[in-house]
Amino acid sequence: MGEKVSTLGYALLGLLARESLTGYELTARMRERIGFFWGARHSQVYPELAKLEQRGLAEHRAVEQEGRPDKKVYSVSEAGMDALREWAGSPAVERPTRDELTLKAYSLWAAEPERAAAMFREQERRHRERLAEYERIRGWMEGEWEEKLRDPASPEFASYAALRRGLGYEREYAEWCGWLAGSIER
Amino acid sequence: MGEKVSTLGYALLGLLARESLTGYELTARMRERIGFFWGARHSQVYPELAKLEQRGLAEHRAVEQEGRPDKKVYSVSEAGMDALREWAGSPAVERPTRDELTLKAYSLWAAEPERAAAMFREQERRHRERLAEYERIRGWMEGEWEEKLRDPASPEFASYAALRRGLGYEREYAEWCGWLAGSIER
DNA sequence: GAACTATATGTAAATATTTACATATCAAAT
DNA sequence: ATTTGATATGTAAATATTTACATATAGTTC
Repeated sequence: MGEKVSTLGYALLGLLARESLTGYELTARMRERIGFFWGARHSQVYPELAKLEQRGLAEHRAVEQEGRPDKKVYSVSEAGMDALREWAGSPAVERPTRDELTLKAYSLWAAEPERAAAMFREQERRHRERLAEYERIRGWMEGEWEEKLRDPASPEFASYAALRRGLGYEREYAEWCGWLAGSIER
Repeated sequence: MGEKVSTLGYALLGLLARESLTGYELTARMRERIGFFWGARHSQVYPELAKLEQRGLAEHRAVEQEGRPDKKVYSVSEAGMDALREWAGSPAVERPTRDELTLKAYSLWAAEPERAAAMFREQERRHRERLAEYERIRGWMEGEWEEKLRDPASPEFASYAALRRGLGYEREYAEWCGWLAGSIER
């Protein structure tokens, strides 16, 4: 019972605190909503949901469906909300950032320049693509949620805050890729 | 034999390709040199070195010491250099970025505002601290390596490129923390 | 008609990572 | 004198994560 909840557990609670979802939907939402700063496959989500329920932090009700498999809709319990509140306000454990591309950059001198340049250009393209998508979402949020974004205690502001992190991250990443590719090409 | 080398394996090869090191030193170098984009404990490093050696990508020679335990100095083999070269030039596998702090931001609305603001201020301080350290190293590199940095095929340029990524990452992260803390405090 | 995609939930096996256990010496600080 | 930190190398156990296996229905595309 005293077992610690994993970060993935809090990620799921955070999504469930906004809307009740099935494991299948959670897997998709995770990719869509918090994909750039957390991710998990369904094979990790289902067991984690079972654990949360065992600890009384989440609960589910079975929903029968026709033409489709039956589903289990999960929601956060009061104890789950308390745990989320506590976790959200306590300092984050420092874990090493793992970024394979920067690791490749560190061994750039060993690689063929043409291939390396092409690789960083391709990565730049991907990050600019995501950046553009995030900018689009930002525009939508700032228009649609104008009022709500003034309240830092609203879920909408929290979504906006997370998006701004993604925005800055992708912008910086794309610029670095571009600078590096350019340096190799020259 | 055909077993795939892990990303950690390439991280170690990348460090060993620059200088021969013991497992102990590798663990420390990883923290010092590539700490912001990869990390591992010694308990992961020693078995990984054994694997690299088994596959013929690295080799070691035993060095006897007085007053201190004997050590094993590892270096990259020719096959290891080939593997590193190939890996460094091939596209990085997309893995989800995992960032617990941004995850907390997404559930900010559930937390106590005062605690949350303090937490993000503290994180801002940490990132600014690292940023200052990286700026210091940048200054040193640009002074000391002026010539070498003009050659993108030099190990020095690769180190500089990785550092610039850390610089941008920390700057962006600190700014975001500051913006968020400010928004909550207001 | 067959392949593919979406919905829906699981388990099994393999890898990767962290935390804890284990041992040994020397130097420096308290 | 004793504790702490640095050097040095490992193993064991617990967690976390990815990849593969497993099943079932309906609609869409080729």
